[in-house]
Amino acid sequence: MGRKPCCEKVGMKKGPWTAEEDKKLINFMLTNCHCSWRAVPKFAGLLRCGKSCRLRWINYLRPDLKRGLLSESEEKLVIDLHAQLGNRWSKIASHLPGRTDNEIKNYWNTHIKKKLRKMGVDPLTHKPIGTTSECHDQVLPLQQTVDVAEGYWEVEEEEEEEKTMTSSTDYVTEIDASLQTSPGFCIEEVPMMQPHEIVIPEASTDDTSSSSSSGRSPKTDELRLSAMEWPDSMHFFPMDDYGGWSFSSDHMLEHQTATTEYDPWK
DNA sequence: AACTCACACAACCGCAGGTCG
DNA sequence: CCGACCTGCGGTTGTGTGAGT
Repeated sequence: MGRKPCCEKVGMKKGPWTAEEDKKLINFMLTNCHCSWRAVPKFAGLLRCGKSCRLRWINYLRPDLKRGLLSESEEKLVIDLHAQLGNRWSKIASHLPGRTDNEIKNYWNTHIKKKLRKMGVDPLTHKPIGTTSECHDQVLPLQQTVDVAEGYWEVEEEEEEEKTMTSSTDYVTEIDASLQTSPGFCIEEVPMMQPHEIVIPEASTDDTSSSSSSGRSPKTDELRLSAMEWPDSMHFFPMDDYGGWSFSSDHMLEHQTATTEYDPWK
């Protein structure tokens, strides 16, 4: 077919976004959020391809994003959904408001995979690792899978967490019926680990504590848009299936003068 | 102090699917 | 129906940082 590339590669900037570029993109999105992504860099004065702009906006600059590590409830929901949906990160992300597919994908690859392996669960199949085939065929309904995971996590759900889990458990209930024939994993064959052997990363629900012990770029941290930094009064509406958004730029402009943490507003 | 390694996350790439003329 | 165009998705790579030696 010889499809044209999404953009002219020549002269296009690649690599990490600068504060200046973020600023330009944000300013443009505030006032012109309905044109095609291909046109965005052109009109925003960016030497980036539309794809790159879209990714930057959706994964990082969008004002409704949650930042920081996933909470335990979110983490469990991701595991549940992954067991059902596989690597359909966008579908999984659609069940976690404020989280992006890229973020969940990264989190899965860096945190959850390890955790599941340590639990003796194959992150791909959600079945026990290195077990006999006999038990592989014994699968658990999703809710039981969740129970097993919770056992390992030793999670005593807080009341508040329960609230956030409501959608999760509702979803579990909702799809449970469809799981009668779906694979899960065999509880008996999960290698027995002691609870104290499970290492749980600090999963703070406090968005402001997004910096973890892991290495993070200070440059990006200073640019990080915490959801809390956006005024509650800001109206932010998804407009279509293609990531078009509408929100009040009046509020944004007020906010622009209010916040000092985010350089692009300066 | 300098170097290497591992990790976490941001960003890129290529393809698939949808839409429209 | 076909082809061009655009967006979305998932896999992969690149980059920066902290830990370890």
